[in-house]
Amino acid sequence: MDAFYASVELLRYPQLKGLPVVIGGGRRKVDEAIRDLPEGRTLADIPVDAFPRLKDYTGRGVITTATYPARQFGVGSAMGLMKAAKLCPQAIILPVDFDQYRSYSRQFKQIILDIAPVMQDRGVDEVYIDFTEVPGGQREGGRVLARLIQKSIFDATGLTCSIGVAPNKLIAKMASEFDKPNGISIVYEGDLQTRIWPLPARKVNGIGPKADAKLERFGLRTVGDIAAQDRDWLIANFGKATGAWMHEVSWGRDDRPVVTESEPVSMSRETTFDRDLHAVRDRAELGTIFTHLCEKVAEDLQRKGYVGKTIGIKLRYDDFKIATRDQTIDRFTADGKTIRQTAGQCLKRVPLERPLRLIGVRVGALVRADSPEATAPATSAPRARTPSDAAALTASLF
DNA sequence: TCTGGGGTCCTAGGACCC
DNA sequence: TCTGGGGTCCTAGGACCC
Repeated sequence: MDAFYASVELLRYPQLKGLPVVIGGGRRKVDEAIRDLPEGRTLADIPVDAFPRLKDYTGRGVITTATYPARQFGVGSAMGLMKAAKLCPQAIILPVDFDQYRSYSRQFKQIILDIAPVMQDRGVDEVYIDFTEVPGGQREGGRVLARLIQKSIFDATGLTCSIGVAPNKLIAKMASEFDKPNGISIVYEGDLQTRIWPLPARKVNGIGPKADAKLERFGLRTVGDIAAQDRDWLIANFGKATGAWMHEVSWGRDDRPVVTESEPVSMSRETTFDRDLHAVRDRAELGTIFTHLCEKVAEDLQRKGYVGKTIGIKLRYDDFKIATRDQTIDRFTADGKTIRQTAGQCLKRVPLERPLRLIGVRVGALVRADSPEATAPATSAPRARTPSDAAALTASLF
């Protein structure tokens, strides 16, 4: 989906069309500004001048989506709001409304499923679709079906998407970016050298900032640069699995199927504070937030019908370093109190000297609540494999 | 002016078991 | 006399993705 969150917001506020708009934070200041918008007969009547601007925003957070006009200014997703404010102070900022995006997400996915039933969920705004067995799926290399999907989604929702059609997921994903927004790209096997090899290595799904930097150190910039390397050389320098994988993807090879069903592995909740908090000085506030996160995870598990038995915490310190601790208990649970108690144990094993920026709670090793394992008698408790961290404040702070 | 929230998968070492 | 071999589970960290 093209600029998904922003596009959904423009459905509500069509008067913002063509303007630089960013969706981000969802933090208090933006929420308040939106709440204070003047009354209009409809949302579309609210004057553009009444919307909050990036330059008036001070606080934490990142941009989740920027409209294409905003991108003209160099503003993009994952960018800090303060930095974005420098690049495009006049941009309108709106808070994230996840419920709304999820609702549109369900809609567009259902529309696709009705046309092409072999679909893999890739998050709120992206899917893989297997055209192979869809009637007409091969016409014009898939372009006819791609157009049908685009039109069906647009007619039902007013949202646009970009589609890449290729012999496998790897290439299709890259192709989907060739003609954004509202574009269709067909890439054939024989197009590898002309259309894929010139791309920066970073465009490969799975090559992130770290791998890209390392490739760069070897002077490898493009997918073609990787393809030109010896398989054994790649393995020697990037490891057996990664090296072999890089060799395969650089030659456009990918045999992963489109997976239509999957079970969640973990569920978590985390929050970044408006200001850094200290375990001792801000103990009460932290304790409240911590308990709340545990309750939220418990609600999520119960609502979706899962139980888990590995409970963990995540801390992000003011220096952005992350620490995690987890503990596996002897039975599956979705109970807030149990999660809170076990997470509290984890907290005692982690250093708490530095100010904290974020705290999170996670439940993993999930099974369906109605599965046999979920209700089976408690397994023998795993022995403690959790040596106390010498640096930890062992006092029971929470 | 620092940098969200919710995920998945991989690696690696240690404990433990047969 | 230094000290097998394989497998699973648990934990911590990290890369990456949407």
